[in-house]
Amino acid sequence: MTPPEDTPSGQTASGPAVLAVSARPEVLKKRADFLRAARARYRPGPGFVLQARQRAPGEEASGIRVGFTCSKKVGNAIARNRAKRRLREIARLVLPEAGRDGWDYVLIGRKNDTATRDFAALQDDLRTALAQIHG
RNA sequence: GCGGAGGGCCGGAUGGCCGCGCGUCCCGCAAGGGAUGCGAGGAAAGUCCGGACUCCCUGAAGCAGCGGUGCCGGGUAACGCCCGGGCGGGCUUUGCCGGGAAAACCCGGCGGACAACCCGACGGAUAGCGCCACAGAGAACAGACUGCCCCUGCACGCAGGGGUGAGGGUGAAACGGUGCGGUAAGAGCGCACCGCGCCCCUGGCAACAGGGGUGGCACGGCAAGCCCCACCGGGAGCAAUGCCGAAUAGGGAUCUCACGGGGACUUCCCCAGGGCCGCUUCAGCCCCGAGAUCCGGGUUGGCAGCCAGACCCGCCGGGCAACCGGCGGGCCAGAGGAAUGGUCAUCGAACCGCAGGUCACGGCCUGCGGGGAACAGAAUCCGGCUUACAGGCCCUCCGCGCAC
RNA sequence: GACCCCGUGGCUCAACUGGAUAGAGCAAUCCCCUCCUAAGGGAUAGGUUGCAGGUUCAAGUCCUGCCGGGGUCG
Repeated sequence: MTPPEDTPSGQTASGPAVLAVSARPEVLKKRADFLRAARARYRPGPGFVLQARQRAPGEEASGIRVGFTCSKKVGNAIARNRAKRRLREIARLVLPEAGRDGWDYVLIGRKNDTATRDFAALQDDLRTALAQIHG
């Protein structure tokens, strides 16, 4: 049923560059990475806030890295988890196609909008926000 | 059927597509890939109790101290939890007295009965200490402001002496309560009922209950004030702790206390002294080392702890019950910047609107449309408690009515 | 996650061993003084003592449960 051209396993290694980009984005875990991203580029959107930076030379050069932040302002643990999961999902769907190699991204949840905004709109938000933050 | 009360269970469903974590199996040298199974809660929450499990402290006994618990019996690994019982209170009903009202009835005091059910930090106030403001004469070995009664005196309304503690007033509380008798006035002064203390008998494992006798009231409240009695408890906590790897070091400086006597071959023994639990006693261990302070080095990371257990389900047996025992079956989250999801479709409870029907007017029934699920997310694990929670289902008990 | 502490007007603090009107300073409002302002003087208002129960005759104080805020530990 799925079109044969985008088989995810990249049968017989059609190109090494494709493999590097389509690999799953690494998750940011260190506090220092979050702080560096916050000091770089910043773009608020209707469902979330996007922060991004291009990694400096000396750090790991290839791969997309992404982190998620939902503070207590978002709500209780249920609301925070739900917001984080939706952010993770749009990152998984959008970043391999629209993200840039060698960049770090941080998605920050909003109080009610992240959990309730239409899912397709949320994906479009990320695409336009990425386009603007790169330029 | 109507009314009242208590308890238990569940707490959105199905499917498609795309994902995440862990286990097992297969393929692969490896990176990785494939298949398959499982994957949040009744509270996962608050962190309020109790344990398991680790590390720390020389052990035991006693004492002291600190903290906790508190009717009795049982359950349990344990508990401040649970079950059963007792007692007290509530709810309900009723008698007497006083007050209000035309009456039904209402309020206050004293007493009796009381189904289910609800509430109770429910040991001790004659072990001791302390406190009880204001008001009031008097607030805890009683005492006497106004009164009441008797006697004496006289300038006839007061003074003095005595009796009394019933009435008034104050207060949260006034040294048994209510009623009758009694008296100069009164009073447990006498009597009945109730309360209280002491003694005896009966029932009960016990808390306690019932009965009889006796006293004539001597015993106010507060222990969620100190305290007494009984019982329990060492301290810290999985960010505990252990291992691996990396790095650094097997440190340095200063100060203090000890290095005693005898035998012997320096190793050993004896004596004395010192040290090790808050104290004492006993035992043990240590004394060519010990202790204190400061400086220097490290704290990114991996693994274990970390999921088979006071576990879950069914049947049988014991017990009023909590619960216990036996047999059979099952495997039921293990993340770690933290997985357990995202999205779509169908169905859908509460609730809202409209129309119709019915009516003892509060509602109920039917149809159509809208609507789209409460509180809430494991973090070492169990047993409880507490708190939050839309709605639904089931069971039990009591009273009344109807039928049999 | 585990453990610990705190909570009184807008702010900073009091209130003894439970005892009756919860007090003081700053800030606020009004008035006086001054040509005006500041300073000074006078007056006024402002409090469910974080919330809810309980013990007691009586609770800011004692006890229990919630709520909110802060801190420590690798």
